[in-house]
Amino acid sequence: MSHWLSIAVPTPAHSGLAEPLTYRSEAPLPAGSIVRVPLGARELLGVVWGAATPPDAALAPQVRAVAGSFDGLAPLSGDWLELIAFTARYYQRALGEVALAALPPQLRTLDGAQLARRLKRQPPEGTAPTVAPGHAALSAGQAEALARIETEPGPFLLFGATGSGKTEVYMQAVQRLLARTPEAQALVLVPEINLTPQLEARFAARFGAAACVSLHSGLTPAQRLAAWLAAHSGRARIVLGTRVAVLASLPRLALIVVDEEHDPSYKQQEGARYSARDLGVYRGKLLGAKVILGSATPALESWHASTPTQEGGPGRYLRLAMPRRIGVATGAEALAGLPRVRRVDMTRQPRGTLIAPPLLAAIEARVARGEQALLLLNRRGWAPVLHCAACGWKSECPHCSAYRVFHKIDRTLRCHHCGFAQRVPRACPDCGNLDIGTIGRGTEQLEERLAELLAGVLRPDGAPVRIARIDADATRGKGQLEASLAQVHAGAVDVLVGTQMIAKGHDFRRVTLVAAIQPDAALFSSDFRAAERLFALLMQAAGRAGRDATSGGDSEMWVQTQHPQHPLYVALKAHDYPGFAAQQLAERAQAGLPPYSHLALLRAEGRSQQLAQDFLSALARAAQDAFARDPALAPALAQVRWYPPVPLAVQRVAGVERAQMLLESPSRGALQRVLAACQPLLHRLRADPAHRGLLRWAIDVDPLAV
DNA sequence: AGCACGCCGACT
DNA sequence: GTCGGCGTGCTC
Repeated sequence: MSHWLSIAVPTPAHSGLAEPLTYRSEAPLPAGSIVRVPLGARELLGVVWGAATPPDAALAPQVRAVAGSFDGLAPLSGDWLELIAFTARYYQRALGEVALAALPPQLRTLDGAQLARRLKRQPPEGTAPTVAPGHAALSAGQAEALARIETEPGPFLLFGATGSGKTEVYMQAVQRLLARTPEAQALVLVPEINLTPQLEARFAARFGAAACVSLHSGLTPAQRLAAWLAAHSGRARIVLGTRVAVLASLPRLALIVVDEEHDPSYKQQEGARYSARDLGVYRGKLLGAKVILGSATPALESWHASTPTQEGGPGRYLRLAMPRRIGVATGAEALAGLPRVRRVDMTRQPRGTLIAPPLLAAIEARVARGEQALLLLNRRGWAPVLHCAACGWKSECPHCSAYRVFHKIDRTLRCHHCGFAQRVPRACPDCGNLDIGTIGRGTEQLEERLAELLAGVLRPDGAPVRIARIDADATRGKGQLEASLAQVHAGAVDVLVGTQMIAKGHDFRRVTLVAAIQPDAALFSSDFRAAERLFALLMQAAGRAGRDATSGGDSEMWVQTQHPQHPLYVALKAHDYPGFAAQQLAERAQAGLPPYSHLALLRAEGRSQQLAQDFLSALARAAQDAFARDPALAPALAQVRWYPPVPLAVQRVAGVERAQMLLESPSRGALQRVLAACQPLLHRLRADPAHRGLLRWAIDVDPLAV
């Protein structure tokens, strides 16, 4: 007898097939089974969502049979299916797309027999996690935080400065969980792949390597499959991973930790644009699992959600403030042991100064004492623009509305948006003028200039100063980042120049000076989150300085700025996140921005800017027409504000024009209803010949930038 | 998104 | 006369 099954398959985003499809199966496969199904000329992986109603006469001839199933693989749990369904619904993507994105890619390439072999290779169940004895005693703040995590439901916002020992709190929370429920699982999310090895080492040392797995996109396909299977079988008790791991199958999940919860990399920026932090919170609620969000500079959303209400009740999150181990919570002493923040007023320096003399002198002094300095400049390459003084030519990218960056190392002009690269011209391509020059500076130039400026400076061992650069260009090759970091740790490097990638997570014990060379751009950015990001970056960078207790006392964070009195820098100097957050939240409230409103972006890409904008305008009109007359939608529509379509900041990339339209609402639910109702309109409009030339559209719910 | 089918230019 | 360019249309 045939069974009708409703199966989620990765149907394309623009096909209009967002719901599970109906298939026939001889075997009664339970919901959550992973199967192989035909779709058109292809065979794809799918997930059984449940029994389907028998197909009607119109559909019946189309229904095909399931091509195969993975016996030996336990079905995915109902909780997992619900998490995936929520993710697809909330982020406006096809169910199958989200489901398949959460499964290890290698599963797609295996047949039943191959998988059976992999499963046999897995170590047997029953390796109970061990706990290594003799770890450090807890500070009062840590003990208090852990006690509240034990007794209160959460979710928790663990607000702890660098050095307050957040990681130890995570580990002991896991430890207490496993002591209570040995078969339970904990998920620990970190923002970046390169942060997983050091964390995994700490967890493995405490709980045994057999109990821990890492899950992220840096693994080989085989490793990723093995890690996923370990999580899915329940054998892995502690899963450390990047944002994809939030969707992993974890049948006995009881604790979710999101470390550095403010980090923008938790938001996926393509495909299903989900926030792993927000899904972590949702998943915790769904399962009744504890959720701990940790940060020294929480996202303003999280800070706001953890602010006690006016009536004195707790917020949605319970805030657990954890002061630093050393030092006192009040007055000048609170700053003891924190790096001193020094603002250099660049308006008092000659125009074009790259490194102000007092900062240079400070770097020299540190190097001479055998200490290390970290210089941050958020721009790759030698100079962001090449320019002809005679005719005004600039190094525009022919395919993008952006300048190509001058890379001196390989003498190329390179577009950072589409990758288009050419040799640097000797003369101006427009007028032939030989006198072409650069505008602005990047890390390559900083590295080179620094070498000139520090020439003659010696280390305590008499050797000349050594400078290294870490950015996306210098770490392109596999293992290059690790190699460079190892050099810094070994003390082979005195001054490290780099983009923000060096500010995240890495513990450089001998770094006692951190400097932001040119951070001002974010103060006046049109991106409403730019200031928040800059503050977090600088606080994090400051945390890089002086983690070593012996030198912590006199470590420094330098900021070169044209606006030394800007409130952001004033708050930074006082290491005052709450003050900064209060001021930013006041601005957000005034402007009606998150967390005081909810946003979604409708993006369109087309052959021309006009076409992309027309498509969005047509959608807005169609929505007003259709929803206003629909009694089920009219109330939601009334709560959503539609902004006109505008070009993206970089409006053309690789020859494609991009436009977006912002939707804003005080009600998340109203916004959700309107977005869901837009889906059929989007499909209909796209099919309309008037919009021929529209390449694709996408919805970004809770976008990072607008 | 793939992968088909389908209708026009340069090759064994 | 075919091989193949990518326009457009469909996938339970």
